[in-house]
Amino acid sequence: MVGERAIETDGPESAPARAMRADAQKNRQRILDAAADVFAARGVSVPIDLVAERAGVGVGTLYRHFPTKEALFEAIVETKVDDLARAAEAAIDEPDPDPALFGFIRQLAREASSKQDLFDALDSAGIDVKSRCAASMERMEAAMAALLARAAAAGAVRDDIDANDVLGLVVGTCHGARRMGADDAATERLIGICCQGLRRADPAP
Amino acid sequence: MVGERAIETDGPESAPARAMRADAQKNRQRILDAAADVFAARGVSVPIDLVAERAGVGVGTLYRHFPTKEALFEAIVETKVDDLARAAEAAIDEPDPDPALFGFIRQLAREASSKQDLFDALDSAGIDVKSRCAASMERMEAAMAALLARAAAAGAVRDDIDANDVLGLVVGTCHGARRMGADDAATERLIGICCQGLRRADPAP
DNA sequence: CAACATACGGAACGTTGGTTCCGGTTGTCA
DNA sequence: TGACAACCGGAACCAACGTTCCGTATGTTG
Repeated sequence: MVGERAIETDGPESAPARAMRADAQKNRQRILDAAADVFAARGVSVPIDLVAERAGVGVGTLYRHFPTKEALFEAIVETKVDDLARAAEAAIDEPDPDPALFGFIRQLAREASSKQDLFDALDSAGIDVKSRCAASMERMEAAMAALLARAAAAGAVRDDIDANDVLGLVVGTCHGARRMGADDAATERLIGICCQGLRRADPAP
Repeated sequence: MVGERAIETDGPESAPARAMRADAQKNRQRILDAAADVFAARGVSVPIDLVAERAGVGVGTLYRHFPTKEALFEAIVETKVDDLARAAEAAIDEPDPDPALFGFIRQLAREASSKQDLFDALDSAGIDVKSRCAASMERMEAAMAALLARAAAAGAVRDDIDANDVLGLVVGTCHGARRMGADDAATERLIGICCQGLRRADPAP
């Protein structure tokens, strides 16, 4: 009997002795926001001083919150992927399997496109998003798998594909579109092509 | 009369006054090969010393051939894209429009996959492949456009797509597949989905 | 084979950028 | 409100990396 389950990975009862001071919390959030912006706009190789400046804090403050630049990456990634996972789970509640799946795919594409600069910047630097936040990532995959299974059962999509396929296809396509200088409309067109490819070759009976 | 033309900013007749010394030529090639390998394996941010070491030359030698790290990128990109352009042009000679297009798409995908690490590494660093070697890139786009036009005329593919769409789709999908840790088989499956998406929704009459 | 230009290697330089340190500031709690 | 701990800012430190420089080696030409 453990009494209190060891919540977090680092150390049992790692509940901080005390809550962060109010200004510290505010600064932490400011840094995260600023970092997301700056990394997206100028790549992850920007001097960290710029992030601090943008956040309106000194570098010292930044390092108090995130012991290293990498830790900052990690924190950002975690947030974003978690958002996506939540969205995927929400889609499962939709009654009709077909629009549930394809609606979410389009939403995922939009989201991925708008955050593309950030994701690109991150994995540019060798930050492996997938392994960095395995937990959120798995939630998203599970949700996507559920959406797929329902849609396949209803005869809406091929049954020889898995969640990973779809994720790779959508994310990759957004990346490719951007790389070719496509605008939002063109990107949406490409996603449409992907969706058509995902549907059953011969319509359900 | 200038007698000897002022070297060349690479204007017309850029034939160098003299051929490179034999060992210099060999070294130049070695550097290119080593750079492609190293950049692919460890990203473009590797110290340039590593490239030199791998090539078996000193940094000084490297800088003699490529005045800057960026110039080295450029040289590599140019080579690779040129290869692809040549392949695309070759595909035009195939008699049957359908296999000509889809065969090339698959070839492009294979090629893109095997060189993926390199391309990723390059555009990670903000090296815009497309603008860097506009010439080769345009040749490839033109060839792809030709393939598409023929295929569309034969009713094999949708007619609301252009060469850029296809390039973005294929390149992006390869990227996405790799990102999701897909193996070659999975990648090919994704490309298959793309191809299906590119075909006419309702088969030709 | 001699003489010269070309090419080579790698130590040294300057800059850039991540990280640390510490004197001053500010929230928080009694 | 006073005292203490947590927090802040930014100058300074240090390692990494691109680039330059120059003495030495080697292909080439006559």
